[in-house]
Order: sequence, then C-alpha cells, then structure tokens
Amino acid sequence: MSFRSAHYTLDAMGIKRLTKQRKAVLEVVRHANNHPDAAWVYQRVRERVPSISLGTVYRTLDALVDDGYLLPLTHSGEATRYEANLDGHLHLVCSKCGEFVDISHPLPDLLSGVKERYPELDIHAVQVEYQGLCQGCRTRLQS
Amino acid sequence: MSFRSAHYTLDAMGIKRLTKQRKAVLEVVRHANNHPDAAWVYQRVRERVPSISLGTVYRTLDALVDDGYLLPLTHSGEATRYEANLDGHLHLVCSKCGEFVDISHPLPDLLSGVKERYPELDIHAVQVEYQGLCQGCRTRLQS
DNA sequence: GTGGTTGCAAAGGCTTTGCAGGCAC
DNA sequence: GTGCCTGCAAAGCCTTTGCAACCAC
Repeated sequence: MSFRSAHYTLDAMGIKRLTKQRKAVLEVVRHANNHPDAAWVYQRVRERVPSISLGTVYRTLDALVDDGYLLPLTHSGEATRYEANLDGHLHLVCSKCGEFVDISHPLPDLLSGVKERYPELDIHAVQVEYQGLCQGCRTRLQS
Repeated sequence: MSFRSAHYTLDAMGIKRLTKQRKAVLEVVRHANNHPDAAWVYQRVRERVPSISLGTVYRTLDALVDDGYLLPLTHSGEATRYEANLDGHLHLVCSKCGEFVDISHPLPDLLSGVKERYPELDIHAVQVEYQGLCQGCRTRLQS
C-alpha cells in the first residue's frame, strides 16, 4: 500500500477540489515504486494530462506532504524525492550515485526512550537512514 | 570537539594549501555550536577575511564534507546545514520552523543486523533523525 | 616558478509565486 | 456563480562553475 490506509479516499487529503490534474498526480505517485522526484512525476503525469504544468505537480506534491501522505527525501544538492511507502522508513543513501535503496528490517523502539528523556519536545516520528554504497556502485568500484 | 580527533591537523584534511581563507572557515565551523549553513559561515568568516567570496566558502565546506569532517544536513527546500559534531548523529528536525535540535541518547546497534541481511550493500554508517516540534514551536502552538 | 586557490560574476538547477483564465462544486 | 485551481512565465534561492589573477609552497 502506498498510503496510510487501504481505505483512504482521494478527497480526504486536504484537497478541496478533485481535478483531473490531481487525480493523475495521485495515481502516478501511488503506483511509483521508486523514489520519484517532481520531474519524474511530471513526465509520467503528462502522458495522461499533457497540459499539466510542473508548478501544479509541485503544488500537489506539497499538499500530499503536508497531509502526511508522502515523505520528502532530501539529499545534498539533489532534487527532493518523495516516498509513498510510509510503512517502514529505512533507506540506504548511496554516497556515490545518490540513489535511495529501500531496506526492510525490524527496528527496535527508538522513540519511547527519547520521548521520556526530552519531555519538552513533541516527537512524532523517527527516521533511520543508512549511508554507504549501493550494489551497483559497490561492484563498479571493485572491478 | 568538533572533529574526529583532538589531534587533527589542519593540513591533514585533503587540503593542499592552507590559505587564510581556509583557516578562517575551519575556525568558524569548528567553533559553531549551531548547525550553520553556508551563508552563516560566510557572514562570520567575512569578519576576519572581508574579501572572501561565498564560492570559496562553499568549496571549503565541500572539501570538509568529502573528507568526513562535516556532515551535511539537508531538509526540504532549505539551505544545507553542516554538522561539526560527529560524535552522535541524533537530531530532531522541527516540522514547524525547520530547526535542527541536538539529541543525545544512547542508541542500540542498528548496523550489524542490517549489514548481515544486506551483504550486497556496503554500509558505512547510520543516521537517526527524529521529527516533531521543538520546544519553542511546541509552546507557541499550545498558547 | 608552479599549480592549487581565490574572487568575481554568470549560469545552473530546483522550487515557488503572481496573475489572469478556467473549471469543479 | 463562487472561489479554488491551473498554466504560464518569471522570479527566487541555493549552489556550482569558468576564468584570469593571485599566492602558498
């Protein structure tokens, strides 16, 4: 599932009017299994709605982030990518090519201890990011 | 300490020539206890070397990142900040104001399990980032 | 003297924004 | 009909880069 619940509804996303542009952006992001950036989404959406503008894509993605349906992934000097799979927040960021590789691994509870120690903060979530080399870059550097 | 070792030397940082510009950037970053971005470093360095350019600041910071003396912190739509304290990599990123708050808390071993499970990756490090509200924004939103 | 480094300014890339027209409701 | 949404284009911002002059070694 791309979204929080299997029963999400398009119009429950803080979006007032359900235009064909937004429908298309939502569908594209929902079915993306990579970590697309705005330009990638834009390209894909144009196959359906050729007249859509990049600005509209950005506005829609921003709305989805604000409402918690997408997680923005930022990396030094690169375009923001969007993560639609909110179930597990584990990534390897390749220090060579910048790719985000999904990692699925059970994590210990990282929240409650910190919450107890920092009661003055309002901690919502925790994100874990691994740094290293993806498989491609690793073998490329070894050969 | 800002750097890996108390005995680091300036000329051991992959920097060939130790100019006054680089000395100044290194000193400013070393003594910064916030998470400064390039513009902040630039301002501070100009107090010492008024003729320095922003480009030189960026180049020096990039070199420090490449050599592992600084960790870049990126956040959607904001300038890259630099972390000089490499001992613990824990932050809270405030979802309201974007501030990076340092958190010190012992972490369980998050590396070995994932390394075992993904032998095809070359994992160097792991970074943990908390998301929520900093103290200031929390009280501001409650009042 | 040599070649790494600087300052300057321009360019680059990503993202946001103002506005008039359009369309979902 | 109302007001949110769109497309367009320009602007904004952060960052990188080309180049001639400079200076640490």
